[in-house]
Amino acid sequence: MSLRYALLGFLGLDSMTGYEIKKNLDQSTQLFWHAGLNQIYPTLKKLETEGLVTAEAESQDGKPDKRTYTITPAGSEVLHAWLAEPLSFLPPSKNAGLLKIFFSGSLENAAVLRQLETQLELRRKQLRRYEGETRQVIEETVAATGLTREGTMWELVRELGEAHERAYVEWLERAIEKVRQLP
Amino acid sequence: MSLRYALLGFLGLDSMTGYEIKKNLDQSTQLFWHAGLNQIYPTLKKLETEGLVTAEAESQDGKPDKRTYTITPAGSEVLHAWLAEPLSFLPPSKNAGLLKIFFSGSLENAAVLRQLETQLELRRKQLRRYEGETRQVIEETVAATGLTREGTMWELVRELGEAHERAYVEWLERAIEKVRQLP
DNA sequence: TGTTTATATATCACTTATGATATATCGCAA
DNA sequence: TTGCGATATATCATAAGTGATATATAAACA
Repeated sequence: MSLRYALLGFLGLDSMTGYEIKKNLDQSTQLFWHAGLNQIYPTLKKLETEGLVTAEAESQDGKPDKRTYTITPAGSEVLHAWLAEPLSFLPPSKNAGLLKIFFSGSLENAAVLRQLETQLELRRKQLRRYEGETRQVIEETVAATGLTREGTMWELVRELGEAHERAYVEWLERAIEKVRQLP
Repeated sequence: MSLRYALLGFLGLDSMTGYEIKKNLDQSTQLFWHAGLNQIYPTLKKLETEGLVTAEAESQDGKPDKRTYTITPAGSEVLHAWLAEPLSFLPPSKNAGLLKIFFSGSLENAAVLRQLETQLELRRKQLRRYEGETRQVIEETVAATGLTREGTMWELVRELGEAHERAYVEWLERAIEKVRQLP
């Protein structure tokens, strides 16, 4: 149940609505955490009943009330305790793309190559995104908010994303070569 | 809902029980797919009612019946259709370790370093596992079963795992250096 | 002798996550 | 002028996943 910490993490940077958290989530952490609005709104309410965040409703004409959430001192404490707690084990992850490749032994070469080439294209696109858009968003956010220390961490994580995508791309290129030479 | 395909994938290699699938899962795909027995057993039953696998119960003294599952032609077809279908988008993944680092801007250096060093240790252990144990298991399985084409795919996926862990290790080492120099 | 681990399946409660749909307005483009 | 995307929140049903517990035996271990 780390979504609560992701939400607290964003609210630790600035007060905002669930809708804005979702936008930030999509723009920055989508590589390592994601959630839909239907999960974010109820979780925020839960955090509110636990006293970790407070909400200020601002009624708008026509539109539903805008609920701006703010982290409380108790929320900050919970967040920091979680952040400081060292990871005790590597949480297992899921990757349907690798699952497909792993079991592709019984497919004919052409089908495997189609699969590998599609994944290569997707990975190249993602690599370019990390090198460009993601990098820019971080730079601009740091410039706009002055959060340089936070920016260092964001940039670190971005660099890993880039390194991983690069590893994917190089690996897929080699894999395609290898499969081409298969009988 | 890819667990069904993971199960079909294993049954495509050989008939086996849910318990044996779990062992194989833990030994090979745990990096990119995992599941508990409480998820595997009901899913196998579901696949059975759909006619994608058949079960042969073998009563044992004392122990519960051993249900050995076998993939059907219909099951093979479903599996191959899924394997051949190119990934249409990169499925989002979750990584609590990166989430912690991403939001660590408000922590003091010492706490961040503890976090990074713990994760570095875990990643080094995993890297050694890919280089040693995982590699061996693949070699031995290929030698025992003669599944050389499948073995090529398993080895490919293992190589990516190794490359990714190596990227993690190098990145964490650099990250520790960078955080040490932070004011 | 008692405890843990392995074999083998199963159920139950609960949490987490996804997809669909609803409401309501504004601006923009086809 | 019709429809789509953005803003903003919410509910509902279902699916997927986790943790705990139960049964039953044998072997390994301390």
